[in-house]
Amino acid sequence: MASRENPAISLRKEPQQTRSRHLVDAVLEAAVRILNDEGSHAFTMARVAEKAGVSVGSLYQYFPNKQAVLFRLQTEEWQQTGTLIETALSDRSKRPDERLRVMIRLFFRSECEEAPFRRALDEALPLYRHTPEGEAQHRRSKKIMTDFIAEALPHASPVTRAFAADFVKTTITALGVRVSERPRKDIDAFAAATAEMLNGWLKRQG
Amino acid sequence: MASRENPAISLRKEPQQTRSRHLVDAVLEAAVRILNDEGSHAFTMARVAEKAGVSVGSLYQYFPNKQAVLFRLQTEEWQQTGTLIETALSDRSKRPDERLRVMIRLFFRSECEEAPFRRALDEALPLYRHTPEGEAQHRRSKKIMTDFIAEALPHASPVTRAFAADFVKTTITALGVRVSERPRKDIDAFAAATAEMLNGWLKRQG
Amino acid sequence: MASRENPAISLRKEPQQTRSRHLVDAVLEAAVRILNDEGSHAFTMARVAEKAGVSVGSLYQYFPNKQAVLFRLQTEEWQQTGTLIETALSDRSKRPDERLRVMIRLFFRSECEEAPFRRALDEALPLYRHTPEGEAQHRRSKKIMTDFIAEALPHASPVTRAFAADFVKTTITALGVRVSERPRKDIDAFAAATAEMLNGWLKRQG
Amino acid sequence: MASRENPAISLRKEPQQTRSRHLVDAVLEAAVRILNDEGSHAFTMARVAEKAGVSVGSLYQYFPNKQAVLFRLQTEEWQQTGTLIETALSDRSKRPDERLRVMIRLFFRSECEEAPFRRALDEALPLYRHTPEGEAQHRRSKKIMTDFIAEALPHASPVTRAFAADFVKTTITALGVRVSERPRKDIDAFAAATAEMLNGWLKRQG
DNA sequence: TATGAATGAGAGTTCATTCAT
DNA sequence: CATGAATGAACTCTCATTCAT
Repeated sequence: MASRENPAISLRKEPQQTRSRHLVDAVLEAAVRILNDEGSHAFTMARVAEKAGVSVGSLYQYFPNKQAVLFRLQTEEWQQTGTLIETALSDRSKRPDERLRVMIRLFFRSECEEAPFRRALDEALPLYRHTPEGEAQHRRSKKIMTDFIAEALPHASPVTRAFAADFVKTTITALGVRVSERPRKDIDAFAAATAEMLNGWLKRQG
Repeated sequence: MASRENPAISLRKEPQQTRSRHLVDAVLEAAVRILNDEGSHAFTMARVAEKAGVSVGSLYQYFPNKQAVLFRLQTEEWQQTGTLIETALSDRSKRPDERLRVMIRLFFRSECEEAPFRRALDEALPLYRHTPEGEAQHRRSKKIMTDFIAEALPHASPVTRAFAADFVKTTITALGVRVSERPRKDIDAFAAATAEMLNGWLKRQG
Repeated sequence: MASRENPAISLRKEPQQTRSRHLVDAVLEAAVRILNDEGSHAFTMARVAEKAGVSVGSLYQYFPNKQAVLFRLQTEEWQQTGTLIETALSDRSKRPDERLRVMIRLFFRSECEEAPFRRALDEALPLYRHTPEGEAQHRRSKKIMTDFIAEALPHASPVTRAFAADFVKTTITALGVRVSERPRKDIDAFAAATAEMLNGWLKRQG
Repeated sequence: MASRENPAISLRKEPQQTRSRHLVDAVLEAAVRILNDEGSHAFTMARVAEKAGVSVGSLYQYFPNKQAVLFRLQTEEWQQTGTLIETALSDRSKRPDERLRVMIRLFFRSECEEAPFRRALDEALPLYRHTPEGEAQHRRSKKIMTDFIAEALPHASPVTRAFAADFVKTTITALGVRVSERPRKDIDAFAAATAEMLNGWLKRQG
């Protein structure tokens, strides 16, 4: 739906046919593998095409430029992570502090898996920060957190809640990136500590 | 002194003479200004040389390659920030929680000033993460934090202390980066919240 | 009929069926519109096919290559202009100088309308200057002019006549191109001046 | 002097040193030879660099882009031709009609020598038609012709003179291009005819 | 030692043309 | 016959690095 508004970054054509979808998938998979295995400096269109087993021309048939490939990777990751967070935080069968704990653990683990290409993605991020898709994702995650805070701090003022939502999200995101660059074994301990720390802080805001 | 172990990144020659030091300073200053004013994509050796008022040849006389310039920038910044943190955290005239509060505020502000070239530096970071200078800096900041935690958590076990030091440092660092990418006006509020959050968490570890 | 001699440029198959003719027409029309509206750099086979509402494959079924499309455009234009000139110059109800005047005015106006794709056509012109169709057109226009000169200079020697025909044609053609690149409002004045100049010169040759 | 106003087309650096001038000369000479011998489609930066015996990088050190090379060629040619015309037309020791005759002969011959790369130059012309250098050249040639017409038509009104200058210049230029694409042997005859034709026309304007 | 001209590998991107479906 | 996805050679331009002067 955004192809009109942002042709410079969205897909060139929607791959509805099977073959096309395979190509796009192959490209994205190749892109991930290159980012993981060879680093962001090896992420060239020629290398992506080669690794995906397609020609450069085909690559450009579906992605208008290099940023678009990274953009697609980012978008897919945003959607996955967004869903993950939403599911964890809106599970009304648990108390808010427990939900936050679960969410943080899942999020940190998810971040770990994406760590290798995080950097490359971040380099390209300024380019699509202000795209419709980027804005949509931003609004979505903001709403999820705002709703959660409303439940966690039912008696707090709107200003307090707004700040808390912002702060909690920022803290989790920031630590997620950091934790993903560390040894895997530390992750769950860090997740637990982060949850404990944030839950403690939240309690004092309430 | 590290030139043997890592000739690819350390200075080609120690500039002991006045002229050489001037040159190195001019280069670093130019590098900072380019990163700040023109962005990392403008950070080319030719541009740095030009802005520093030296020839490309001279640039290469003191920096073996482009990464080395970024490396020097990083190192200098590490030292400044390290000193800042050390000063704030070891001020025995204040209670630990107050020291942490001050240190976080100073650190966040410092991070803000360096935000523009943070990204460029980070891109080059993997290249010198495991250099002697990098390790030295790492040990230094670790010790500062460990000493601080020893004072903040006098009764905790060594394992708890070690984890706390790691966690507190990671949290502050991670949030520092994030905060530096946000509007300036939020900074002190975030610093206060971060300090409050960490102090609360530390209290519960004690 | 020319497909043997110059298979690289003539039509791949004579489109005798209605459908085929429609396709060829659609392609040529699209080509003209692209050249006019988007400029010669937008004249790609993909764009032509798209604008013509046919597939690239179909395009290549009737035109062996890109030059062939331009060739057809040129040919069609030659025929139109040739007819125009012939009609104007062979109108025995008027004196030769009046015929020339009329012909030049019509020709300049016609050139103006084709100005936009003149350049693109000219780029491809060397490729088909020596094709049968090109030669045929050349002979045709030569004959028209020769006949006209025979009437305008009834007492001149064959050599004089031949040179005059060549010179008059060259002058008109050359000025036509130039005039078509100028503001429209100048055209008729230039046409009048050109006619006056050539009629004066012709009179002196007689 | 135009390097500030139009950095996209003028020389990147003024080649004051001997070596640099040699390089620029070698490039321009290579460019001419390619245009002459291999046609405009062979005019690629790589080919130019190769033929000039320099690297692509060096080429781009002196010419910011491909157009700039063509621009330089055009400029040099403009200057030569401009001087030629000026000299011929302002020679007060001859009558105007004789001067025009001489000038046209010289101009046609000169055009012949440049014919091969005329096309390539013309293709790039739109790109620098409105550059300072282009405008300057245009003003210069306009003035030369205006001055000449003032002498040739001393009693004519300013409007008549202005039109005459425009028309004469257009006719000569247009025919020059056309003539340069024809067999060499025709040139002088065409020059004589053109001069005769224009002198006749001018006499009638006076 | 200082200079900056020269290098050239390599990047992103386009587009005429083919051919499996 | 029609399609349009796939191809890949070719193009312009950049920039880290070297080396003759």
